[in-house]
Amino acid sequence: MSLHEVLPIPGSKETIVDEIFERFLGASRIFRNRDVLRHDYVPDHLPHREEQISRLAVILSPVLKGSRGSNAFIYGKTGTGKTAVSRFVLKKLVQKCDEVGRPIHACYVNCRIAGTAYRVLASLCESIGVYVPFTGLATGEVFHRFRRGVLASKRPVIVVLDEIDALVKAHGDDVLYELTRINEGVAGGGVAIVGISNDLRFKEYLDPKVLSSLSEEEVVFRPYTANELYDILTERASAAFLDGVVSDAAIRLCAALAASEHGDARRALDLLRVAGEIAEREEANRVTEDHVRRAQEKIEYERVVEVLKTLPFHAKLVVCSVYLLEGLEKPTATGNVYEVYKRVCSEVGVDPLTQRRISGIINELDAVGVLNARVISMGRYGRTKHIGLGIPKLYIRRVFLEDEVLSRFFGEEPSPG
DNA sequence: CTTCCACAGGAACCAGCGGACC
DNA sequence: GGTCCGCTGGTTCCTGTGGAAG
Repeated sequence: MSLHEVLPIPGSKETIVDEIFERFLGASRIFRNRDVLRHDYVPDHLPHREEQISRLAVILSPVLKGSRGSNAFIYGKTGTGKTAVSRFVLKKLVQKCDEVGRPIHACYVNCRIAGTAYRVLASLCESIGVYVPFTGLATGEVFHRFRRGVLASKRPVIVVLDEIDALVKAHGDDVLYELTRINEGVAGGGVAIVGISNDLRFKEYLDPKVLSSLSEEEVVFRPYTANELYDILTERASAAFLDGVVSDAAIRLCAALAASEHGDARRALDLLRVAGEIAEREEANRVTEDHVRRAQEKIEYERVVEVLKTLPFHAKLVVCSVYLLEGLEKPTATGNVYEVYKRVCSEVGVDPLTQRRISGIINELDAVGVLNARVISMGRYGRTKHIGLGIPKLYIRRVFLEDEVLSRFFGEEPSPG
């Protein structure tokens, strides 16, 4: 079957599509290389992180002589350069080790993306060249294979566990405990663990035994200041954009906006990239402060839409319930939300979940920022949560109006305010 | 000071699923 | 083909609790 049979495109539309593709393929008036602004890009120079880079390098350098590096713990909020610095040091270390003829295994795993202990271990196995099926085995068996692989390879192994707090909060610290014990009875080589956490209070979740062996060394990443962000952005912008395209004021604004959100470099880079994309789409010649402001709105809106759309069905019903309750100006306690939720369920013809589950869903929605939930005590009148929407009502309306089942709850205009 | 509400949130468990192993 | 595994997304049962009212 030819492409035309699948996609019969009328003449006029075809030329429009062609134009879009041509424009896409043609030389950009804005970007030189937009990949430089993606957050998985690891630049050759990381401004204002020299101290952390050398700390981490010192900690891991014993592997150059074939012995085990220290375990380390890296703390810092999102977008403070933890991941970039670790990957940077890891990359350099692997290069150096190859150079001196003492190859190592370096494994970088993002625990939040991996999701479960099993998948973290599976990707560790993969990075030392041990095959494991993606499901079906006992976790203990996967661990066993990893251990055997480490012992057999005789190379030192460096394991970087990014967003380690996500793993521990969801599945406990068993995996970490097992990993720290892998070195027992191993002469030379062995496993060095670098844990990266966004959560500064993460330690509280750990068993003291794990904690003491894991935090042999600690590196703390302070948030970037607006000026530091400015330096970072300027450096990246010169590689990402064509000369003279981005105004200094636009970069300053990106830095300032991101700095007001705990100095998040990732956020700053996103702002700059999206601002550039907006400018490009409008065929503007320069990226201005106005583009940056609109980029901020766009990023926020898209984040919300993405989260709302991918919510499980009952979580959507809960969001609807809170939305409806806010319209009634009733106190949004868990009990009230549950009452409304049950009515919403009968309206759409599904069985409601238990209140216990809804309580859990409310917490999950709080964690992703769709709702704000705060435990309060009303004394004699019990202990409950105050629940509010964490995102603008307009956004919710817009997204759910497109939903076949839920649109019925968003028929009329919401009351102003 | 005691009582007591309206939940919070932990623990144990279950069903259904896709999949590995022998 | 039977038995094991982990994950997801639930349920049931339970104990814990901040602070206004009495």
